[in-house]
Amino acid sequence: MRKKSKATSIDIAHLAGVSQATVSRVLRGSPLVNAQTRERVEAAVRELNYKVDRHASSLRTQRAGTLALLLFEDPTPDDSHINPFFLSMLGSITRACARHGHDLLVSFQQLSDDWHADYEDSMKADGLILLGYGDYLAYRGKLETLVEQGTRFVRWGAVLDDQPGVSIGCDNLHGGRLVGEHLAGLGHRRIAFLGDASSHYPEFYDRYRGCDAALQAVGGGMHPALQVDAESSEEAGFEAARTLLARKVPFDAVFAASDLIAIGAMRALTDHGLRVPEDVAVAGFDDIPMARFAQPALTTVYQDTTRAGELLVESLVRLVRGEAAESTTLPASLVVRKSSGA
Amino acid sequence: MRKKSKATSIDIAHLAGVSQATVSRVLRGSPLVNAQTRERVEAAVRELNYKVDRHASSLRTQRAGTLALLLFEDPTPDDSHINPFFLSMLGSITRACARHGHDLLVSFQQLSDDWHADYEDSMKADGLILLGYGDYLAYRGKLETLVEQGTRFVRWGAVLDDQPGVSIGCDNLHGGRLVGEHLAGLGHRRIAFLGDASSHYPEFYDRYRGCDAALQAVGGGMHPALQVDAESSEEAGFEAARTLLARKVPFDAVFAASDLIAIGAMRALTDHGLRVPEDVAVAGFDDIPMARFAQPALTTVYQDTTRAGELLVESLVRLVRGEAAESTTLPASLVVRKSSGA
DNA sequence: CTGAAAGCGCTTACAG
DNA sequence: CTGAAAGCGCTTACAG
Repeated sequence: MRKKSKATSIDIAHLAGVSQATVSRVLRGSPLVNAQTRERVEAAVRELNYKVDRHASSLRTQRAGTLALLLFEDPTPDDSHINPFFLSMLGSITRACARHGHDLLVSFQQLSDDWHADYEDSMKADGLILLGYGDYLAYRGKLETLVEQGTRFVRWGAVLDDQPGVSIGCDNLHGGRLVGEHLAGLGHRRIAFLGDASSHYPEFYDRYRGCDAALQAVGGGMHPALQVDAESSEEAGFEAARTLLARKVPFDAVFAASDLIAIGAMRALTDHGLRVPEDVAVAGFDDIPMARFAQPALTTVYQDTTRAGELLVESLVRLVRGEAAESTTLPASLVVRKSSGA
Repeated sequence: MRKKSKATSIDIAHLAGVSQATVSRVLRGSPLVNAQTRERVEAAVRELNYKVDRHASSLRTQRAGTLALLLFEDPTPDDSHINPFFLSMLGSITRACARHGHDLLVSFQQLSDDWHADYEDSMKADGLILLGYGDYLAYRGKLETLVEQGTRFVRWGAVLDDQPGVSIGCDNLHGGRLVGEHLAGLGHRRIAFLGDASSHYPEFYDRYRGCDAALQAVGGGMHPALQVDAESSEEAGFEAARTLLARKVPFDAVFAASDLIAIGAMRALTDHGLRVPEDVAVAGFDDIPMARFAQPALTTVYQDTTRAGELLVESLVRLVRGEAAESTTLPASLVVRKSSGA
């Protein structure tokens, strides 16, 4: 099927009996145009179902009207499984983009990819939204390159003092503290932590330190023998819990750095004959949709993804306009469910 | 921060000592270029970190190199909740696009929106991928408009005989039959169906009819008094199950048209004092990630989203190139878990 | 194999 | 308030 060739602004000009320049003025909303002229042009636009050609417009204005969302994961996960937390971020970012009148390009990247290059340099997007956990130290250098090149970007992640660029993140320290206080309040003192707890993973590390602070307040603290590294996946959580059990160091609660880790860990604990929460209390982080349906329902920390998406887009749009934008930390709140035994 | 102006093909031409046309030839992979010339140009490209301007290129070639994914939902759901099944489709479509060298624009639309207009007409995308359930009869007209206008599109959904355009869908009839056979094999004869069962929702209707066929094979059939409409959401499933219970018509199993409906329904059944699967067997459809974690784990039908995404993209790319593409039905397979009591 | 030139469809300073 | 014209950065037929 051959489609009939699209109408151009010249066709509209002919039909409305004005110059092509005037058509363009009307479509750009210029205030210079006479009201009656405007109406004639608008009628012609409707009649021919005309739409401004995006490429011609962008080539001329040097604005793409598009933002790119780069979701990176490292190492490569199973093809179909994206962290559900990021999927809900994706949802809110998509909606926020629509509200701000921008289109959204979505791409999955490996942390190892040359992702700074493609989108802005080829003018496909006016700015980049970076989403994904990974070794922070490994990609900090990339962020610096982006800043050097003048690329406009915002990222979801920990807000650190010497951060290159703009970050929007959750108050992981406070979130961790809420979990620590909650578990400590239930009498737990030996809290295991499943997830990396180093400056390579600042989000997880803050959650760890927040929990530690809560325990210190009651005369305790986190115990290194009760910490096991894990990336954010169910499999990693399952393995981490098994590693923990194999150490035979007693613990009465598990704080998983993410819900996915928590869900995997609960499976390992149950397999091992432990009851949650009777024998071990468990808490996660993120409040992904699955958390409510976990068995038992998972106590976790909620992050406002709708607000986060809105802030990411808003900040990026501001940067694109040449305005300043600041890193922001969003509040975290505790969601108590059965897994912690409260 | 002001970024230094981007290199253009003219800068590369100067640096490599060739004409701008030759630079373009090299970047388009033209076979006409001398090997040494090619190398000099490529060196210059690397040195200046040059990227072809997408808008200039697309304006000239009339090709966007971009596909648009329109995810529509009707009526408007809660801001953050997209059907997890579509999210996993989104994941596989994104990866498939990358494999095919296309960018992907993502947008959420209301079924009522004028979604056919925007993307292709403004040249933002070469073709459309349509994803979403909704009243089929209500948007069939839109599909016809798309065909008339020569818009290239593929959609995820039931493959019907007189379908406008290309569809990729799951074998819902067979999927429903698998569920019916499974439940019938467990001795159930009074199977309630939660979800619309009319030509407005062909996917759901096929699942219903497949189940009916399985029951007919053992001398039974679906009972209209045991069917309750529900859109695909947990809330709708909860309400539908309550409506069903209120009818006081006996049933021994529930086949929910989607996992989300099944999860909501199980909550209503449990609230009502019924045990799943001891008192009522439950099965869903989709095998969303949550299904494994539902309480009890949900028996359901798996659809291969990775393959579906690949096929959608592949078919659309074919249409964009002016080649033919055919509608395809993908196999469905039963995933037995605890909720059916097998 | 390479270069000069036209043109894709807009936007916007310039002139009136 | 409106029009004529230049130019955004490419691609590709045409000529050599």
